[in-house]
Amino acid sequence: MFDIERLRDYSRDCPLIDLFLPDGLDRDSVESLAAICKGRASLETGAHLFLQEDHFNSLYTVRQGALKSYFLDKDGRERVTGFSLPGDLLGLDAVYSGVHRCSAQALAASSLCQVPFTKLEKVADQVPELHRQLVRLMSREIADQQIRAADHTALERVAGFLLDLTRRSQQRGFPVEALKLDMSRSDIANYLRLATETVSRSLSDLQRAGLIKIHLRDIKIVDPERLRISAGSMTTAPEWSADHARYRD
Amino acid sequence: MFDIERLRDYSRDCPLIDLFLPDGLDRDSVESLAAICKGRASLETGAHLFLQEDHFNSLYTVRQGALKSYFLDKDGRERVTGFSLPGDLLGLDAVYSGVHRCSAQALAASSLCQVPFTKLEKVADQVPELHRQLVRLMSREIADQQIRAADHTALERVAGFLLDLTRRSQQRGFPVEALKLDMSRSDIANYLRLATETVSRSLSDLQRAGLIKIHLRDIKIVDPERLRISAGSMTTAPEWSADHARYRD
DNA sequence: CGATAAATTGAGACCCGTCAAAATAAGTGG
DNA sequence: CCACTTATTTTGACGGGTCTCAATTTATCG
Repeated sequence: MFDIERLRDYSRDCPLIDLFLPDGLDRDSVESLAAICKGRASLETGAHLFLQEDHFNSLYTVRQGALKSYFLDKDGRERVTGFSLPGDLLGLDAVYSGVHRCSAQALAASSLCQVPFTKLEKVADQVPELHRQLVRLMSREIADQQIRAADHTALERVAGFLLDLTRRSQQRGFPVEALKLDMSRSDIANYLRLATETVSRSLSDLQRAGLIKIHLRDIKIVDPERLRISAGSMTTAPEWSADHARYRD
Repeated sequence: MFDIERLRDYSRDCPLIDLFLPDGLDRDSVESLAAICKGRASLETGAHLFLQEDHFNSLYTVRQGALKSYFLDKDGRERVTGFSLPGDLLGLDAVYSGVHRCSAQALAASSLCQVPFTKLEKVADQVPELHRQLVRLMSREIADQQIRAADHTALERVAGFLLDLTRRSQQRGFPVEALKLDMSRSDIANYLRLATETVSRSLSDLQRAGLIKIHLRDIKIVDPERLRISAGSMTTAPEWSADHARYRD
């Protein structure tokens, strides 16, 4: 472990460092990891980072902005699979096939850090702890998806969505009071497997009940506790410290 | 690479070998992998392999039988997250937290191969290709979940479920004509986010339409093509050969 | 200011869940 | 092997949550 200030610089530069940090990489490991994160990508609103069926080369971490991931199913319908905010990692679902299973589109002017996957693998081959952390990240994504996939009412889903965004927002150190939605109602609806109108109605209901305040895409969480109750079991598990991820046989 | 017959023996002994095979491990790697797969677990119908909140020690591969995975949400309702058939790997969702996020229960007399995770990591540290394959397996699970999570009608879901079971069945070399369901209608319904009655009705509809023949838990696929049409986009992506999983920068 | 897009609100229809009951299978004990 | 019980599956009737269609309102942008 080395100069914590230097580390912060790296984190700011490429959030990937953050994702792999908890496990205490040594100076050389962080350096070699930072060395392959030199690629940058800037996207205007509406621009695509990659398209479904594209050859998979790199993972990306979001530095600024927001993106949506979606795929077109056999019937040509759009299916939003997720939203990526600063600090998030994109592209893990493409690793196994070498082909992107979904498209990634910027919802706002965004800046990303490109992580060539073959280079990441090469570094990880020499820094096993890095490989292990990658496995942990993916494990978490699998577990989270299982919770999200469960069956919930429209109100629970919308409330849960707001709470999820809030949690991710404050996890990155953003103020919590004001939540800024970068995505349209239509995208939210598609993501939550609801109709656009249902999302709008649910939001209105939450506002009428005094739990939130809506002004277009600016949302203020007025009563987090009652919002949590509205979300029911539609809330992601609490944050686990990396210290807990230790195993015995 | 070494004696193919020897390899088959290993595969029979522990399906984990199969899962990591496509990438051409050398003799020593296969040996060391096989060495940590000595643990065996036998479960009678209804017995649990592990429980939600249990400390996570090992992954498991199914040798024989069938299991269901489920968790209890905050409201105490059961949520079936998946079914594990011979060849499947269990427990990946627990890696990140070190705690099992779900319980695994045998639906039939089952035999499993235990894979202590710390040992697997140690071997993987020295055989990077193994770590890479683990990442690929998880990537595939993430991508599959995204497809499954999408919004579909009851009929599409049930038809898709039957096709998924059929595909996994024949992938393991079982005869395809007769499909044997190890799980109850209630479990299927929970897994598909439907009511038990809706699953039953959908199956009846499929039978009336002449696509399948039902006798309790024995199901015969009469018209696979029309069944595929009924499933709509509720079908998993085609099998990808490992040869495609090669990257450039 | 006018045009386009996004968001909200309303009315009606439909799919599916809930409640209820019957049919069938699987045990259980005599 | 047969009554009895219990669990599972199937089928029916009904109601409710959500979708679809449609209109209105509000914001964005030239």
